[in-house]
Amino acid sequence: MPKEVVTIKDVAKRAGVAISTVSSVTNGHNKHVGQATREKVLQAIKELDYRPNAIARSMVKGTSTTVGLVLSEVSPLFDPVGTGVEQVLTAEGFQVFMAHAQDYEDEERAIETFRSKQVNGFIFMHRSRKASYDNLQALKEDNVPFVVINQGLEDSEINQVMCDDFGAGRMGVQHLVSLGHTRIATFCGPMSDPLPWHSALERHRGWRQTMLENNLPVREDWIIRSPYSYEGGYAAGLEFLRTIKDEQERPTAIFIANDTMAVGALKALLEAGLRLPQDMALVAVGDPPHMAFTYPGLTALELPIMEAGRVAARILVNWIRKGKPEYAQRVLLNCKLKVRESCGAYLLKGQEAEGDEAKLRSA
Amino acid sequence: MPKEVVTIKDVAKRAGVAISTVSSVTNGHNKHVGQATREKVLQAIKELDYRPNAIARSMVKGTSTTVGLVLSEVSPLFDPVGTGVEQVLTAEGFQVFMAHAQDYEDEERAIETFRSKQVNGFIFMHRSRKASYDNLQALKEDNVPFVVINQGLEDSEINQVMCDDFGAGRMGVQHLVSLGHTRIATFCGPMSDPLPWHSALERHRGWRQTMLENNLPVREDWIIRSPYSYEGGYAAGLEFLRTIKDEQERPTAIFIANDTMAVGALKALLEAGLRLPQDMALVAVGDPPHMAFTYPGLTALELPIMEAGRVAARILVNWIRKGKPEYAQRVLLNCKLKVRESCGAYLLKGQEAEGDEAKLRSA
DNA sequence: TAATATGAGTGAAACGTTTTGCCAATTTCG
DNA sequence: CGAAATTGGCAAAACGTTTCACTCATATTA
Repeated sequence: MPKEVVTIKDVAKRAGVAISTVSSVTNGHNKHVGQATREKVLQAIKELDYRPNAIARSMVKGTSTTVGLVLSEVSPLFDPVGTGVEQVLTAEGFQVFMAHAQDYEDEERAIETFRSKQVNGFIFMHRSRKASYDNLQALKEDNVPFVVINQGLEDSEINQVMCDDFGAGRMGVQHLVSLGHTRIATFCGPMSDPLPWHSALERHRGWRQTMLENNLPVREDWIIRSPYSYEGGYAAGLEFLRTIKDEQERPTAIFIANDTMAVGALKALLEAGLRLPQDMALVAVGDPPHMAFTYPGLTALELPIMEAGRVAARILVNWIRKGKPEYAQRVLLNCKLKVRESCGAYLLKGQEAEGDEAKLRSA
Repeated sequence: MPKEVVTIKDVAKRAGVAISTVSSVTNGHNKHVGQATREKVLQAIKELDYRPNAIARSMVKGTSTTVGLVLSEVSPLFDPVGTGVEQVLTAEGFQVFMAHAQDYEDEERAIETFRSKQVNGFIFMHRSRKASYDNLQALKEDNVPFVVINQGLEDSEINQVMCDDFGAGRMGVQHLVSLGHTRIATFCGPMSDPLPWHSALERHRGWRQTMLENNLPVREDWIIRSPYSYEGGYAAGLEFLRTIKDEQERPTAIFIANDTMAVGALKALLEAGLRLPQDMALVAVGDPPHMAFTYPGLTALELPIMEAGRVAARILVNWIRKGKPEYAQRVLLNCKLKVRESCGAYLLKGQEAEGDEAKLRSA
């Protein structure tokens, strides 16, 4: 029942030519084949529904035009990243193997498997910082091309693409300061436990440094640590509310390091009866579509995450094609401030004014 | 500089045995190799850091232990689906090629490429209904194993895994009815333009049939069509507000066919000053994490989307291993009602009572 | 016209495995 | 003790391509 698999040999026989001639045709080597035979071959290919076996080709060519994309756990970010990566890779003629690796061993297995499948390179995207460093080291030693997204490794020999997390922290605070806020709390992500996340560290550093530069108070009890998640944000919100309950001089704004956290935090604040932006301003770092449609819409530092995927793919392709770059790159992609309602910032822009403006700015 | 690639031949030489002996060892064919030689070989493998070439193996074995996962455009659903698919497939020893196909031609290209790479099968997940039917037909003719997720094709020879969209519609309405609602509007997804989406059709059918069964009015002007997106939901919300502005007997509830739509719609309603659930109840069909953390939390029919990926993968693996199943399967996964705040349903469950309860139930 | 260049097409080696059939040496057993 | 069975190991074929060196015509050039 299974349809016979047709090989180049069948085509050759059908067209009455040599195998090598068929190969020339399928590979577009026009040099050595005349118009007439070419057509005979094409005809035979069509009639037999011949599909060259890429595996066999890979074997003799010693390359697979294949790349491994290794991600850690599920995250809303991965789809845009994966899409960006794949767009470029497909356009360049590569196929992509995908693997979600839960931990170090998982990842090692995935790398082994893909390498035995002769991938030409890897792209990694993890959430925490050091998880895979040994694996990368091994790859480096074997001269396997790879690029790391959003991990902030301190290794100048590794090609990396990152979003400017520090800048996001800085711009977030700066925006709040420009609106007159001086007491700015922050909800930051997992900075140490079990592993420090680069993005959490950097965004927090941005917050802290910008606070200091503006001579604003960095109060440790206004720093709430929490996982990057809806639940985490919600919990952080509750903790925050407890913390400031008895304060005279409450914070007037919160810088939140992650989008899902921000959504969770928003819920906690709203449930407590706070109004935004009048009672509390929120600014968050995160991914676009999500945050525009909360109520109120969240002012955010948007990360060009899909672009990060594209850039990583381009770097990888270059390495594969032209050999190891003399200097490894560390690409930093800037984020963009999207002003929405959660900070009242639009008030300054001359859009619909509301009564609470003055209150907010004098806060 | 590039490290020499070590082959089975090198290992054989190093260990002082034949190639076939090495092969026996790496494949665990204990039959034909003694303890001493086995160890010599293992030793050599370790020393040389030998990694069998899976491409070469594929060639002789005529199989690739590889599966193609073909998705359409980016969607928040794809990450859970992809994760589910990959979990099972990896556990079963397959690797997964991933491709996002924007349109029919894209998809055809992806299929061609993957087939030439000798994948053992395919899993498809698309948003609209008929996009890829011809491609699937071709696969069928060539006896290539494949499974389709969430597309609702009317072809009893195709293995399909779906979430029970009709049931979601039905349960959504039923829930509202049980709370006393009688005037129930609906925001439905793309049911015709440019292509009808199965899920939109089915969820809507669930709504309509359950309305009729309960002798409730099916008013065409209370049916708002909109794309599955935040923007779509927001726009639908605005249109809805315009529509009911002058009505005496307004709807008291809306069944929304999609999660992102629901979030957008929620924003529109809240901006218009409506309170939920007092002024309007909302129930939506969608993915878990998202909807619990809106404010108010959205009561939702949750789709087991990751599980759908797992089930699809299992069916595919079975087909690949044991040959074409005599009867194609059409697996329908049930959804689950998650009661949150947007319908006031918790009031009935004896949780925190609020003053608006009576009002709502008599509506 | 002879020498040479060009064009069309071929045969065979090579890629790195797995598998099969075979052989030799050893063990088992009647 | 001799035949049969078992064990350990090997050589070579096969998988489906690409590539390279080669041949044989025919066309071009001097």
